[in-house]
Amino acid sequence: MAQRYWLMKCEPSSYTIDDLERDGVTSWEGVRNYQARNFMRDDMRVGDPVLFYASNADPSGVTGLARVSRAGYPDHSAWTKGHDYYDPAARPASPVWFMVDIAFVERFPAVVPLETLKATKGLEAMMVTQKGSRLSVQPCTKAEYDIVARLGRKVSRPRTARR
DNA sequence: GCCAACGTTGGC
DNA sequence: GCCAACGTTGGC
Repeated sequence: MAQRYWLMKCEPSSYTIDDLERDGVTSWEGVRNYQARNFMRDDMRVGDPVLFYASNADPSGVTGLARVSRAGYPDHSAWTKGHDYYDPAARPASPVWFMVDIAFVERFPAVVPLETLKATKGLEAMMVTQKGSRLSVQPCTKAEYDIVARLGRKVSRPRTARR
């Protein structure tokens, strides 16, 4: 299947692009939404590019890039008693919830705020720019991904670096 | 911290 | 299967 592109949300209080840079790879456990689960279980492939989005942040926005490093597999935190993400319906034999691993690719010099995404031509149809969009794992197009990546890399360089 | 939008649960 | 109540998400 052709490579797909994704946006994954996370609150900075639980995980940030800096954490991912430090860790190199992380497992995306704890997603408890069926639509997001289905994307992780069925559609995400190793190598798929990911926009890393910080929600509930100041400002919220895309903080860097990642890549799927392991396709969907059971989220074992769901059947770990006492775990924050425990779900009594989940068993090793019927996992209910799935996760992927993602690997660090790039940390933007500055966050690309949601406000910027909303104001950028070509991103009008992006899920994250829609009002009330709460899906924490969502597909995007290559074109959208490329636009956001370009925005993230476009930083004001020190004047001395110009020539 | 507020609250609108959304998803899920459960009574009927 | 409807829909009110509830819990959660996430921008602001």
